[in-house]
Amino acid sequence: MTAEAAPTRRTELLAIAAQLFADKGFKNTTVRDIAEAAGILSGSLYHHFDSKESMVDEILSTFQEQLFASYDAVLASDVDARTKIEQCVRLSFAAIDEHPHEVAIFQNEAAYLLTFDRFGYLADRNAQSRNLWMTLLTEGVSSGALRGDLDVTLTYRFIRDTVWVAVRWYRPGAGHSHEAIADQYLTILLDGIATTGG
Amino acid sequence: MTAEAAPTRRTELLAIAAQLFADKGFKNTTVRDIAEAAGILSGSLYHHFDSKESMVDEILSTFQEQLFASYDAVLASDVDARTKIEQCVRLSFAAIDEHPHEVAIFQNEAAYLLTFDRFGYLADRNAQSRNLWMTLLTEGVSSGALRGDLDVTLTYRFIRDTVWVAVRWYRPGAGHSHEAIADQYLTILLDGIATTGG
DNA sequence: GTCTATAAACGGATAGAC
DNA sequence: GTCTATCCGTTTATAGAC
Repeated sequence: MTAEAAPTRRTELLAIAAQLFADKGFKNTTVRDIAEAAGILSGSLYHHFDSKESMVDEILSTFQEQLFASYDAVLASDVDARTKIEQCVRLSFAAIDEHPHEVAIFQNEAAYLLTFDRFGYLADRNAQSRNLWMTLLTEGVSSGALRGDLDVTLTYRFIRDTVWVAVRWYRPGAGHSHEAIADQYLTILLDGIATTGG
Repeated sequence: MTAEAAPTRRTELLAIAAQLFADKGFKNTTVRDIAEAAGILSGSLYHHFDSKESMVDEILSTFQEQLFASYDAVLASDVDARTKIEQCVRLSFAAIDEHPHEVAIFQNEAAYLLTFDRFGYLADRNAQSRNLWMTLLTEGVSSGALRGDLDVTLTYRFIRDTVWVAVRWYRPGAGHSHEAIADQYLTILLDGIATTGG
């Protein structure tokens, strides 16, 4: 019904490339693979894109823009730190559900892509994400919602890793919903797996 | 003092390759990269190894053999499930400390390598690891050490992912020791990050 | 927007000299 | 154990026809 109802050829090709990059890796995917999956020849791809690199660039930058816009919305809302933490975790699992290929590419290829100047913005996004979580966790400790003896930096890494690494096994539509998985993860993260009575 | 005091050329070359595979990825590392880092030419590598594939094969299979031997020792010991879980977590962080390159290669390349027949043993090791954790977690729930409402499968993935993904940021000798990190992770995993009083 | 044809570079691997 | 020299398949990318 909106402008997205008719995806452009460019968008279609990017979706095809994203799936291949996610499944086989950026370096393991050839432009011929992408072209074949799209039903055209490799030379034709260059009518749409400068290079294979610019394809993954557009995939990642578009996704990151959307993702961080939704984080910003949570940050700007008027709820306490613990609620914001919960919302950011749920939002991340929703992103894995909606954009599994983009998340996988970022998880698997960011370290390699960062060695190129043009992907410097990925480092900026990492810093932005770090700031977000460190702020929320520090607030949570100050307000007494989180334990005072937490190592905030380590906890940040713990949350970041556990959330995003789920893209390795989560498959939309199979098993638990992303909401159910977020519930379970939040329960473990906030309350632990041990019985309190010992 | 033992046989390991004088590393063979073969072992040296594997260590150099492991670092490159871990840092840049298997596919992104050329045999010329490995040779250059070793101070020789690429052709000379083939005096020691059949192929680039057989290099990563030897790196991974050697490491996995050691790792699973130490898991077996924990399993065979006469302590309760919770203690075994703690020991397996500590043991894993120790492995990251001692063999960061090998762990990184397994984490980053296993999915790709598994598409080749010769790396089928990696799937066997994955199954072995899964069995180990599922057994310990089920025992923990039965004995009342772990919460009865746990989703054991999800908890297994949660533990596996959080432990091994640390290889992405942990650097031996910098910041916390691997023992300190294991302590923190176990505290979060077992007791959560929230204050119990609310 | 796609195809044909091909350039140009890269990368794994080999044979034989030293 | 390493080097020289090189083969050959693969891959990214380009130019111009349709």
